[in-house]
Amino acid sequence: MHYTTPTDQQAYNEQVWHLARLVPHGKVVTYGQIAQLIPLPAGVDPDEYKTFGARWVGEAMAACPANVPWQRVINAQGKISPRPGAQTQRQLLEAEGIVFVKDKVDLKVYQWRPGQDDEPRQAKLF
DNA sequence: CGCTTGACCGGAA
DNA sequence: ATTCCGGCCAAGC
Repeated sequence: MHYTTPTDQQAYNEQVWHLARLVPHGKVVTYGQIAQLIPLPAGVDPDEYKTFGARWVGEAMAACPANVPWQRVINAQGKISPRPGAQTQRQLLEAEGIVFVKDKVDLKVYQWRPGQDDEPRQAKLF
């Protein structure tokens, strides 16, 4: 709802949540990665999307429905974005076997790569 | 009516 | 490694 927003925020959020649901247990994705996986929304300037896409994803996650593994979405530094509830998020991830070192995870090990680590081979993301 | 504040990110200091 | 800052909008005080 803040900063610049997608033309059709509802549709955009749906895509964010859809992708989040594809992330396997024990893996994580970054806000920027999700933004990158979503096709450039119509009418949005590519540069603007590149700059603000990740924040749009953050906004979508703030309004995330219950059936989404929201804990698997973290920031580009491999850390959990600070906010009330961050502790819970960390516990959920550790329960999935993810190890934190200095409050961050090793993205080279835990970052999800579409079509590579996910169980059912996803031919298409959408 | 101003001023603050966001589930972000990459580059600069 | 850490902290700061620009990018730039709108709801809530």
